[in-house]
Amino acid sequence: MPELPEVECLVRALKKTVETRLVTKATFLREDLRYPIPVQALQEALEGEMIQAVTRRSKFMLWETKKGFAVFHLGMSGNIFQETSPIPKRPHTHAVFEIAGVRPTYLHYVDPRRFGIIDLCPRETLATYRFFSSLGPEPLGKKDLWAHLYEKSRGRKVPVKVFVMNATIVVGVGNIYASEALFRAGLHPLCPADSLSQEDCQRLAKAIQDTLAQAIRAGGTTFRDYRHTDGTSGEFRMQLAVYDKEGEPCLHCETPVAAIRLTGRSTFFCTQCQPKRRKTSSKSPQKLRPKKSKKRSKS
DNA sequence: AGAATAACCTGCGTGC
DNA sequence: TGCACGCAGGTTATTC
Repeated sequence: MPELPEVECLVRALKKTVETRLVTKATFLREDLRYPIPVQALQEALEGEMIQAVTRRSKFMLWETKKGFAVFHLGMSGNIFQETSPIPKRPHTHAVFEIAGVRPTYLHYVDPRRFGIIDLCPRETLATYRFFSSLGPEPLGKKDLWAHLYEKSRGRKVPVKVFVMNATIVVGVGNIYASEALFRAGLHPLCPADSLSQEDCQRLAKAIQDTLAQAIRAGGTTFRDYRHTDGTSGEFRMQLAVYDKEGEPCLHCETPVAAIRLTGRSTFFCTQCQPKRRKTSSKSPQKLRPKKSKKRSKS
């Protein structure tokens, strides 16, 4: 579930739940996910401590106490659910955090594939922290993102889709939003990064920022899920133009959406709106038409 | 150095 | 109904 918008929504929700509140207990049901979990150190940093702030860096969520930062990554399949009981109700619940309150809240960290990360970053080492030290800038609020993209793309032959998904270039652009942003920018996913003009980078930067901001406004998908007792995703859907729409008509020109694989990842685009070689001032898609209700049955 | 590939895991849908 | 297979929203490690 988690790309940047979903993590951002989770962070905003947890701000309300845990910020300025006390962690009374941190329970770990296993000692490793993608990496070993520093259980002792985390309990030391969290139990009996107040969460001063819940923040996000890239797709990581941080809980700050006076002792350091508890760091969470949800990997591909992770989520955090708010419960009223500490008893795990879902398979693959790996950690439970008890948050003090009139009625305590229990945050359940669940991650079936265990690609996630739970770690502790000591306060004084945040600057050199292993997971953060090589990250590119946050796309939202980055003033001249386009210039950054232009500069970083010089001499890089990789397809632009691979380029924008590279977290050392810019963080937070996952597989879904990469396809979506390229569609909005009118750029073919295979277009070599260093062939982008300044104008291309301007459209690309705006497309990335608009797409992510809009997805955040839409509430993402992940945190909505925690309301569903059965854990299914329910009706909430992101407003996607091309992702997972192979064969469906493009929202602009009705050409069937094409699908290819790029470094093992599904990639969707419109051959018409995202031509391999664009004419100099071809009009590119800027705004989406309202989405028609879609009734794909998934029985 | 940049670029491509493998690896980490479980669950689910599909096709035979 | 069962089973093999491919694929899934991410990131790092390894190899070329």
